[in-house]
Amino acid sequence: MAHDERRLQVLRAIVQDFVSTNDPVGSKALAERHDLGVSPATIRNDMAVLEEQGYIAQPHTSAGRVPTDKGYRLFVDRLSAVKPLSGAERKAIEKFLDGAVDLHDVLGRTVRLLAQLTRQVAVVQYPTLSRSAVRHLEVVQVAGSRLLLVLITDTGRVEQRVVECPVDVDAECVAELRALLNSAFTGAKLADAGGKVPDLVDTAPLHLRPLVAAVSAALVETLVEPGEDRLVVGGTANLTRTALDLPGTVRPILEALEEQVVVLKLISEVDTGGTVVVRIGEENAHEALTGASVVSVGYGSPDRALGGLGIVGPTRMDYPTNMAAVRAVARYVGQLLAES
Amino acid sequence: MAHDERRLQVLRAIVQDFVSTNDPVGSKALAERHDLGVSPATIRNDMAVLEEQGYIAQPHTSAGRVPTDKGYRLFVDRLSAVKPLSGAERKAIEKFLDGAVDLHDVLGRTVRLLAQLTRQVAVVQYPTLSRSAVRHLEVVQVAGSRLLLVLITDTGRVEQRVVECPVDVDAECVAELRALLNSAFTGAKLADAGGKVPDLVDTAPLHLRPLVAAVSAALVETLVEPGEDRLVVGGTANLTRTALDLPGTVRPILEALEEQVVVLKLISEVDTGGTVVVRIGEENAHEALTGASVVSVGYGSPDRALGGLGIVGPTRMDYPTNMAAVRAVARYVGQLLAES
DNA sequence: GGCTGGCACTCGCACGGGCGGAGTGCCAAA
DNA sequence: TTTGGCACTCCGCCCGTGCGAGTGCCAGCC
Repeated sequence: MAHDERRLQVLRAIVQDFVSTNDPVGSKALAERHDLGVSPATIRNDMAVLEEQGYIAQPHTSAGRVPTDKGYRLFVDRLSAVKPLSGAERKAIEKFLDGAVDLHDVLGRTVRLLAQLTRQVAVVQYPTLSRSAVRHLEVVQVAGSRLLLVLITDTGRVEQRVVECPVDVDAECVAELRALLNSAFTGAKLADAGGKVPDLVDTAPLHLRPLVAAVSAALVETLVEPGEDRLVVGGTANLTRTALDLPGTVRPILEALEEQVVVLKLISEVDTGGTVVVRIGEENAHEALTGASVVSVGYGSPDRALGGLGIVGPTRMDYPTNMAAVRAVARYVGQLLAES
Repeated sequence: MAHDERRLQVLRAIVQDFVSTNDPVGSKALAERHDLGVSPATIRNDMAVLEEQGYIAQPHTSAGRVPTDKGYRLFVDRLSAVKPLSGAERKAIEKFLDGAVDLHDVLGRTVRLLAQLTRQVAVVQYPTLSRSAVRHLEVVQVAGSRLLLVLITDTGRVEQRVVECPVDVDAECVAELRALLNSAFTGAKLADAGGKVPDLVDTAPLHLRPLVAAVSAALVETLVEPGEDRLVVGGTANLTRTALDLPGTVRPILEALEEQVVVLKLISEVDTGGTVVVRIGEENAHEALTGASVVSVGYGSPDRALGGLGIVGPTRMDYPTNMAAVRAVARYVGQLLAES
């Protein structure tokens, strides 16, 4: 029916107006600002239906209407065209990210860029270890029985770990150990590392076995340990810009970011290649993020997911623009890291 | 004079009451809560003097008094006894920090601990590179002419950097290069590294010279580059607890933290060995931190400063307790890092 | 049947006056 | 120099009012 179509237009208009003004929007204002070709009265009827269906709500009787989570959902799924970035923005992305000297730097720039572009809180996950491969393993002696194991992945990520050995070791042993580890692990996916350990221990020269066992164990441990997935957060100041809404909404979000639960969300959705995922309000499992939306996407080259990145902001955000920004940044970062 | 003495008592009482209640404090309440042995009227006279001297102020006529920055300063300098930590707190520190597996982990735990202990925003600086010594240098080939230089310091800090070489290199060259670099730099203070470079280049085998030059340049560059000093921030959620005061005070602080100007403050004060430094309100150079106080201290072993750590909070904070916490944590972290 | 204009109704909010209370400053007396 | 008393000031709160925005409904129109 033509009516359904128009009702959706109305919903779209409501979302757009509300996002830009932050005021509940009424029928009259709608009729004025958008040429829907019908009178306020008609819009009122449509709004009544939309409210009944749960897409919009009024904060209190005789105020304008506000989109519900369900309303935003429909908007994102069916009513919004992804807004292409301006040329200037593309340039800015490029300019901002080029010239990064290492992984830390890349991710730091990324998070700042994303925060600036979307004016929201940005979150970038380090490339997951389990999806990475070993580029090099380094063993450095710290003290008699204490070794420092340094893992360098093909994504440029560097992890370190102190290993306590059962016995004292000398420099020669360290060298042997290093060679052994590298020949065994270099090039291997870290996800497969666990499987290789027993074999490696068995075939190692007898005097090295305890060492190999201890170091390998440490290596595997870094993988499974919670917190193996590091996170960079930026743009938290943007939360306050938003938070005129309800005081007391900033707190839980900051807490959630610090506890890094957001990253779990990101990870669990990253497998989808290149599709931007939007979680709106109540759709977020964690209750601290009720009232917030998360826009996230995986980054990496097409054949190889590396990690996730995204933004966190109020449900009342400019989805089309932000989704475009998140996607564009992810693409660029993916390329950049694939090169190195 | 006995009067001066009592006036200071009054100031102390005002600070204490105001910190705990967040309400301007009046003469009557003071007389009740602290046994100063005089009547409210007398206290009023003292308060008039204190106000004239600039130690306290009234938000508006006929409200109670509030300490000024100058008042807090006097309180911190002369009126507060450092409050020793409870046994439970000491235990907590120990428990919290033990079991850290690497530097990243140590500093992450430290910042959480400090934030939790003081209920303020905590800031921890990575051990400065320039004060560290080289434990090991690793060179890994990434592509034909592209090398990854990994620096491991004696504080456990690991830095990486991609180096573009003027020419393609083979595996053998890389091995030679690595040996050369390590024999030259291992054990050396990074601050001295710059001076060693020319000599190293001159004495290197001819075919390695361009490589050595490029890599050394990259190494030196990591030192001088702004941002060589990394920062961990935690407990930002605590800002909101405080911010009932004035909305609009949170924003600039978050921004300052992200721009890492705070770290500059920390660094510039770290040289003093073990003394806790307090910057109150306007004393902070950066205008975003007007209205906030910074409590900071250097950490490291007695003979060797490593970096700084501290907290940022409202001027209205519990200085004695927080100073004690900052100091205790710094001591413990210093020990911990000295060991490894 | 759906759209439109008109109209009465409902609230929230901003404005303003009145009140109470906390706190001060000053003064005179001990 | 301290103290109790007292008048004064001013903030914050409560409440009543008026206004305006927005709605829902209804009767008429296309």
